[in-house]
Amino acid sequence: MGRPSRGRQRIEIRRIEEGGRLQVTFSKRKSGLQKKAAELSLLCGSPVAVIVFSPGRKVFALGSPSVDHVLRRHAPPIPSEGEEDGLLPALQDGDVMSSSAIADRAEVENIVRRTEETKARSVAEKARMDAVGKAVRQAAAKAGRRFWWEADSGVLGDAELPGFAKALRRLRPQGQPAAPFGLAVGFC
Amino acid sequence: MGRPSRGRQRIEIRRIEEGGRLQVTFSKRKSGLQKKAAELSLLCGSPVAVIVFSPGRKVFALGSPSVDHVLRRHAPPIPSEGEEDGLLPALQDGDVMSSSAIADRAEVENIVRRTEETKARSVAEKARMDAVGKAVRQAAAKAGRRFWWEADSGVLGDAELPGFAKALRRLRPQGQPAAPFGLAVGFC
DNA sequence: TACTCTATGTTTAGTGC
DNA sequence: TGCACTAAACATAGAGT
Repeated sequence: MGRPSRGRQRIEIRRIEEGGRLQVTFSKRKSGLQKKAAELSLLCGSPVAVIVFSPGRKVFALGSPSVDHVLRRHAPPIPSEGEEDGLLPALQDGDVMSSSAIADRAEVENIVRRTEETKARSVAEKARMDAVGKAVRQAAAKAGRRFWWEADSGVLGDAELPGFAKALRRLRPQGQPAAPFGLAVGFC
Repeated sequence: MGRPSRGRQRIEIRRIEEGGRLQVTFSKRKSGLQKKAAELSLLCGSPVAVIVFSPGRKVFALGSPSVDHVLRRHAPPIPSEGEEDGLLPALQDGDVMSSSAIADRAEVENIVRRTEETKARSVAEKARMDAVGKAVRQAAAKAGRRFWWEADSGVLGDAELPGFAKALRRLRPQGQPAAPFGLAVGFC
């Protein structure tokens, strides 16, 4: 018998075809990505938002509230929801995209500052959760529930689903298996 | 003379105060985060979007066009989309994050206990999630359907496309089609 | 602000439960 | 999907350019 494990193997960064391996890899790396994002946010006080769609059609997102606040303030209305389609010029090759979406610097700084203040108020809260890790996960699991920020949409019910998640669900062709759209929201 | 380097040192995951170190760390970790996101997307074919605000007030965002595609192509018009700003409770203490830090037993149990309490915040958090989703759509919208390095150079200038570009180039064996990422926004 | 160079801390591929 | 385990791949703190 060989060693108990060959250890980590090098893999090429390209689409994984094997369903099983894909799922496992996604799961692991999603966690890793979220952890990295969380660390960056905490270390640098940087608002961060990450959204990932899993192969299983779930939506995972994590981010600071300030991200949506800031972007919401500085990005134009979403022209993709139908009524305002005209506002989004169908970019052709060669077109230069407008950066008007981004407001002037003063406005941005204003918002960012406000964000910092808000964050400051939650230092205690953050510290509390900061020490969390696998240990907590296990404990929580043992307690029979997931973290609040990982609540599944299926559990919460449609009424509590964020709009875009509901939209996603709606758009799913009726024939599709009822793979429940999950939702995970977390961290600063 | 000691060794040429002490090698990587362990650091606590908490706000870095020293400006210099903060900047360097942000830069390094942002690159790392982007690389991870790119890898995840490529490996699993998962639409991914990441938005980060640097200490220097810049906004860095990257994402797969699929986010845009999925949300825009499949999501039917979302009725209330865009006007529920005022309805979103300004959660300030929901600012929570997790990390892999090791928690001491007492801390863990405390957290688990509080899971019950925080669960109630799910709804509000989901709302926030919605905002984030919107943010991403907006960001994606700006990216349009082009690959960022094609689309943004005119807006951002080459100087803005360093880390991620290189990361992607490294990831992509020559000959492969452009990586499916579609957004890089920066300003200031 | 970015890049280089270690030495070392961290992540994760492969596998099984 | 999640957790556990091992060993090797990978990311990065610190310091200098």
